[in-house]
Amino acid sequence: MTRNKSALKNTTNLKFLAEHLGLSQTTVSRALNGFPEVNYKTRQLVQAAAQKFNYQPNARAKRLATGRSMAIGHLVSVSKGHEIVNPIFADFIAGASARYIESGYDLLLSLVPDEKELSAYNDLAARDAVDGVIIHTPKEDDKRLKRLNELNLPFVVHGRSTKSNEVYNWVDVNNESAFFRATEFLIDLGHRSIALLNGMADLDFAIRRTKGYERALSKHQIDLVSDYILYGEMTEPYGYRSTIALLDRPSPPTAIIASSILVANGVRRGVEELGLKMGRDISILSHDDDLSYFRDESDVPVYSVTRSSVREAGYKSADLLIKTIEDPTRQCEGILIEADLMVGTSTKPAKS
Amino acid sequence: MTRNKSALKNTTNLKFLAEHLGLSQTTVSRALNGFPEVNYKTRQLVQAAAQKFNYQPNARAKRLATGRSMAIGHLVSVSKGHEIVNPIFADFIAGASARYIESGYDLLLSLVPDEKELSAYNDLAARDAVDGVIIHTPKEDDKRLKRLNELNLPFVVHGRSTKSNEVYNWVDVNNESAFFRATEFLIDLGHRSIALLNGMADLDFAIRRTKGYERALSKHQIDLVSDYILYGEMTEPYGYRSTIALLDRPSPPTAIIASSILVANGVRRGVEELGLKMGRDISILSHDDDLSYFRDESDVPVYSVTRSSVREAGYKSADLLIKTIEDPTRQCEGILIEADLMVGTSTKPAKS
DNA sequence: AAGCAAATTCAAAGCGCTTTGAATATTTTT
DNA sequence: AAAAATATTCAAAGCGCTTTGAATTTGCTT
Repeated sequence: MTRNKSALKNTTNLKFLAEHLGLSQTTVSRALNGFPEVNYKTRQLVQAAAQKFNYQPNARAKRLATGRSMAIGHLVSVSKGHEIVNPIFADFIAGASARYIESGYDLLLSLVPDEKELSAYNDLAARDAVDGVIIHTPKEDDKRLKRLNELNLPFVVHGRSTKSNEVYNWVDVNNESAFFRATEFLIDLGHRSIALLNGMADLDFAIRRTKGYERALSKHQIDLVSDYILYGEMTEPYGYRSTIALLDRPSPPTAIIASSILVANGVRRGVEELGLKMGRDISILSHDDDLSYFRDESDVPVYSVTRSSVREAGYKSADLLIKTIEDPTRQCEGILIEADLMVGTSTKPAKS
Repeated sequence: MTRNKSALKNTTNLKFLAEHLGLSQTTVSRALNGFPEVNYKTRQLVQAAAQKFNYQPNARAKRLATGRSMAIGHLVSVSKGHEIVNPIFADFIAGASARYIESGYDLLLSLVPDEKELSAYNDLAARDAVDGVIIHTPKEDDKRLKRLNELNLPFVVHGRSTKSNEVYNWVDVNNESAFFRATEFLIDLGHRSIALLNGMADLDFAIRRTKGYERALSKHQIDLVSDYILYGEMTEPYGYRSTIALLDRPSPPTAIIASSILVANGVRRGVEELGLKMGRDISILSHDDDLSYFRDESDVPVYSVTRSSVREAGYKSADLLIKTIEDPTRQCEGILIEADLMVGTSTKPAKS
């Protein structure tokens, strides 16, 4: 029976190694996998030979034999005509990947069209291609959670799904508290007209951020001006456009809170284009995911921010998922990360 | 013999389906895989049953049986204390992923520490975990190419490795031509002092960009001022810092070419912080990878750019790799993508 | 030195598919 | 209607591991 070429590619397999050593495959396998019943000397010999031949168990065979895929899926849904890959995602992935490597998991990345998202999880489960998945950017009532629980596929949500009735693992920044503190900080500086450039309105984190913002206003008896809250894809142009529009109003805000450092960049562009100076003429505060590519390296930070490393969230999410996979009896857990409030030069007291 | 739980997770397997239909596993398998010798009616029945039970062949078993991993590896090396995930990478991946999905490949992503990079490829090959890999951001003489050829692992380079002697597949933007045109465009506008904010000096694309820049100067008999060429990680702060430094010189440049739109953002910040106006006081031209998160949506584009979609490069790279994997006798190929030169408001004639 | 327990090692089965080579059913030809 | 040709189906082997349950070896007791 001839097999195809790629099957023959690597001839340093267990059988070869066992024959070379005059041992059974069982013993060689156990020696390499750290089973205690293997004689010390035997193990030494086996390990030496494995090293010499650069033997690594064939991943495909190992996966079939163990019934584990040793892979974690990350599905990113891309809307039609709107295919956007969040740069925040890149940092999250970096954190998660670091954790996967520690435990020998592979990271499977897949971009699926919006409308196929749910069925993509079905397929993943039916093919049995991953041991678990991470859910990105959940909605307030995210249907993926229910589906995954039905499929009995372990998962961790990066964020939360407040209105979902499912039981699930999650890792989230305390968005409500962060935006409450941010807003109160601006209020304490004397600002009374504060705009919020939020993310997309159906996302759970955006709703929590609004809640924190509103709670701070309410605490200080400031009337909520509903059209000071804007929702949109968190891009630089969104920050720019919104700022131009906001400052063109009869009573423009004296402070703007941006939901991401990318948006803040756009805000600054708008502010400067109008001949204003950030800090002096208008205060800007942003949430900062501590993205590697936008890290503020200056001695005195430019932006005042609520900061929380999205990379760290990635690492923790991966860690929680691996624990769940390796102990299926484990209770679900939620990990809440507090953001730091860091003051830069972009916020100043309101002019009186 | 009891197997572990996850092995039992999905009971809708080939055996079940075959028994349910009263057919052999062989026939069911062939029916689903489109073999011609299956009776039309039989195939109909099999397909209907497969649909009904949401049967998908177990990926692990299929991979072992076929000797194919149906996965493509993307290794990203992260330097110590400098762990940076390029946002350009996110868009490239999006393009590649789209192509993988068409052919049923999975995308395996792995972030490895710099010093383990070469051995990571060895491991991947020894474990036989992927059918091919994509090489990102190659150096001028990249040692990975030789290694992969030795390992006989199909690969495609995103970019080129000019000084390498290896034969390899690649997909690259014509960086030299793009930066030649960009530079000449500025020269035609009357600029004589043009700075270049390039990427890291050891990267192949950076070297090609310098070459294009120098060729344009030389063609127009403009003396090369070597310290007008800067190299660095293409971040926003890099653009900012460099701009501040450049404009602080006794004879500052009248135009700046940025290697990425992120850098250009930093340049603009620097320019504006110094009270200057982009376009009027200093011209800025950038290379633009057409990143989804930084797309310029305005009617009149802000930046003058050399534009080339990195997402498209991802798609083409994936396509070339799949072709190579599926036809091992295929000759190596290079795909050169020309960038467009698009004029925005950031470039104006030099003041005379 | 026989007898027993503990330490090692092993042959074989199984993971869920694909593929081979043979067997059976159907159709066509004489 | 039998023989030959074709179409269809099948049982079993194999992919390269892990794991089971048994066999063998070694070490201790008495």
